[in-house]
Amino acid sequence: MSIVRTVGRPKLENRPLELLTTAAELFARQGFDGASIRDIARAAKVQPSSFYHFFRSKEDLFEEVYVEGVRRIRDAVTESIRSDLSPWDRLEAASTAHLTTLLETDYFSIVVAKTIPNGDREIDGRLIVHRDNYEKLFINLIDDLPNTTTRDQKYLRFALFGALNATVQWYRPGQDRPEEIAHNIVRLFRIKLDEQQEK
Amino acid sequence: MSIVRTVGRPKLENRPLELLTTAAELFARQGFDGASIRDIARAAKVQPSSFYHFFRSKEDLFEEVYVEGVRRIRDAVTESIRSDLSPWDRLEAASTAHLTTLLETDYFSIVVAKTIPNGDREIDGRLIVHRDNYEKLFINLIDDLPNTTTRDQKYLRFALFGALNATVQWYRPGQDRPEEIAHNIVRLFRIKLDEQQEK
Amino acid sequence: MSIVRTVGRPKLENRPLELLTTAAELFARQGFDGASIRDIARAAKVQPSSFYHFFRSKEDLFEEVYVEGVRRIRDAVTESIRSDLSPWDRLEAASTAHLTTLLETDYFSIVVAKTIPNGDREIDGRLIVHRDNYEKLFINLIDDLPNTTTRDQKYLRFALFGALNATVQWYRPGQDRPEEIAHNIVRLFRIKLDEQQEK
Amino acid sequence: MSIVRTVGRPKLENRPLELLTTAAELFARQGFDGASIRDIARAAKVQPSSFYHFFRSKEDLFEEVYVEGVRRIRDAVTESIRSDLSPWDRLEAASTAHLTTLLETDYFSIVVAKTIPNGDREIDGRLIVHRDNYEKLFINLIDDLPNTTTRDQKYLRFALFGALNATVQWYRPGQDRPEEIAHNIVRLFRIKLDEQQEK
DNA sequence: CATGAATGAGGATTCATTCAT
DNA sequence: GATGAATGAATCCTCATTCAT
Repeated sequence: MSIVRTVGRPKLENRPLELLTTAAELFARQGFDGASIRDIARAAKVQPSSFYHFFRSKEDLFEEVYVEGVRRIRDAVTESIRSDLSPWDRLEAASTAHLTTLLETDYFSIVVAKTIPNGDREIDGRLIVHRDNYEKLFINLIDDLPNTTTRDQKYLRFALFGALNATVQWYRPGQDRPEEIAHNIVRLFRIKLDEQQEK
Repeated sequence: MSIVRTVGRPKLENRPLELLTTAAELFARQGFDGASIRDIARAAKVQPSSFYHFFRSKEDLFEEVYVEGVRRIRDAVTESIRSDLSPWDRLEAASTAHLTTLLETDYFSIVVAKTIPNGDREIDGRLIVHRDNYEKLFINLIDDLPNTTTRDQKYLRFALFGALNATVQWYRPGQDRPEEIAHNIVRLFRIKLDEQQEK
Repeated sequence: MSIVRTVGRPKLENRPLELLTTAAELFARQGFDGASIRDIARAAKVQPSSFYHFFRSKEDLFEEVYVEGVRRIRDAVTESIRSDLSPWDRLEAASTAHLTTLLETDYFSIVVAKTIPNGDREIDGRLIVHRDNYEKLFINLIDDLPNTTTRDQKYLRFALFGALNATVQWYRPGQDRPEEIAHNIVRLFRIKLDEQQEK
Repeated sequence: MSIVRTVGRPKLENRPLELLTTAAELFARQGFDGASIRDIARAAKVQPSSFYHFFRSKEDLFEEVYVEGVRRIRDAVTESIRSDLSPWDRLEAASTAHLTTLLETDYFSIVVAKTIPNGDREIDGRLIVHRDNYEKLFINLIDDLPNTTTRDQKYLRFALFGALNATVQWYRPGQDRPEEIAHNIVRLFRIKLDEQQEK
């Protein structure tokens, strides 16, 4: 899993990862509007003015955090997909990877799960592209499920994503572990559609 | 279910309903931090100072919008519950009411669906009380489902709410209607647990 | 001691004395700028708009409080002056009356003691006239003191007023009573100038 | 005694002294509530927002002005105390220093003389500490006076401070000079208690 | 690289006051 | 008399951002 994308920008290797990490945490907890550059700079122990050496704007920073969040989830999910598993097991493995990243890794992915780009902001279009890019992975996995109609697939996708991402609202460490949660959520859909084929 | 009820609700009848309605829309689209009192006042065509004749603070306004949103969803769901239906049909009827309110009536309920109180703000505690109060309705409906374990119920609740509320992120008017969406989402869970008893 | 001046304004008899009394207290504690019409109206349990039935403006109100404060002190001092006393005893009696009004009666007089009209505000000129009008009483008493030069009198006046009015800064009920304080303060000056004649 | 000392006082040396000086003047003339940040910034020819680079809040600014005022008076008084003088002459010298600072140097000390911390505000406690710290100097000088009782000392202290600080209300440049005023005020008390010993 | 200084716009909120009812 | 509604100006303060050093 890469740390920070380094293409197209000078000196990205040195760019304080801490700034991104700190921003991720604050954006995850307080949202884009609720977290100020001052807050982030203070938490990262730099001056707000120094911030502009690394990011052109607050929106830029947010987009980088978001992109990194998508990448981390995508990398985890990609890694989890093994062709020797059944389609449903692949979907469960992917869901487990998605949830584990969301709930146990860091704040980058939480920003992704909590952010709802609605097109009102100029940045939203770009965020949606990133997110859609990732969701294709799941769409493919769902398309592989046996005995499912297009309609099944469409709603399964929306429902599964809704259910998985909503975990960030109620998950508390120490209770069910992410893989248990993923297993149980997928199970809710799996047997139904699995059994259906036998009818 | 009326759009706005002014009977028996003293808090609403004398206050510029437009202020609440406008606030609901802006909060729904831009979130608490993204919508300013200036924005809301401008959209409602009053001076920002006039706003303070009706609401003590921005948080107060938000809470009123949220409470009204919860009330509208709750009223719709309560009305939809008919004892002559089977447990699963009751759950689907409730889900349809929930979704119809969310997607077809107004912005109050969308504020509820999009707001994730996480305890960081002082207001969050109160919001959670309102929301939990409503969610009990669904918990009861889910408890009534035949042949479900406690674990089934727990995950069904989280997954169903996640799936239903996530619709505000992808729903576009003109495509599937709310009742179709609700039907299809509940169907994903329904058959599975229904069939299970026959195993 | 009159309650509220009733000349020149209609319906003054009914004008809520409580508004004046409340204003006196808030002006005494928080100053003109620190006490708002809202504060005063709230404490007096009327609406801010009702306030304007009785006073043309905040400055008007302040002036009335100030004038009433001056009157209360002046009335008390006037009453205390008895021609059968020696000049020094008369001055002490007047000082006692002044201090008793300041420290034991109400907030009107405290506004007078704490307000320092410096001419920056349009209202200041009028306040100074009221105050000077009262201070003439003391000037006369001091002029009557035996064996004092004009310079003595001038500084005695400034020092005595300074010392007396400063009591509002340190006086705490339950310790020395106002007449004791007045006696001790006057004593500081009295013996010196009294004795001097014997030299 | 220099007007502004920038050596050894880190808090002053880097900050726009003009901001402090301007604030001192406006606070002296209009009080804490009467002088707005806008006013001060405008008079100092900076934007109100620039102000917040140097001071965290209006209260902070006021406290700094107050502390600086106390320091200037204290420095002047400390410098004036010479052990080769008689106790009464020391007190007069201190009074002269106090008055000269108050009336001839700048506005910092006037803020101290005009501000009456009464405990209603959160800042008052700190102001009182600063003031008390300074007043100890005078208490010591008064304690050294021969043939004075504790009661004499207590009232002399209150009366002397009251008389000295009240000068800011009536002093006009061009008439009596501060040292004359101090001399005359102390003289009012001095002979009395001095003479007493001969009785 | 880093940052202290600066800023215009905007944040929520309060101000004294007016006026129709 | 009384007041609820309204307002424009002002309150303190924070915003994201720029720039000279």
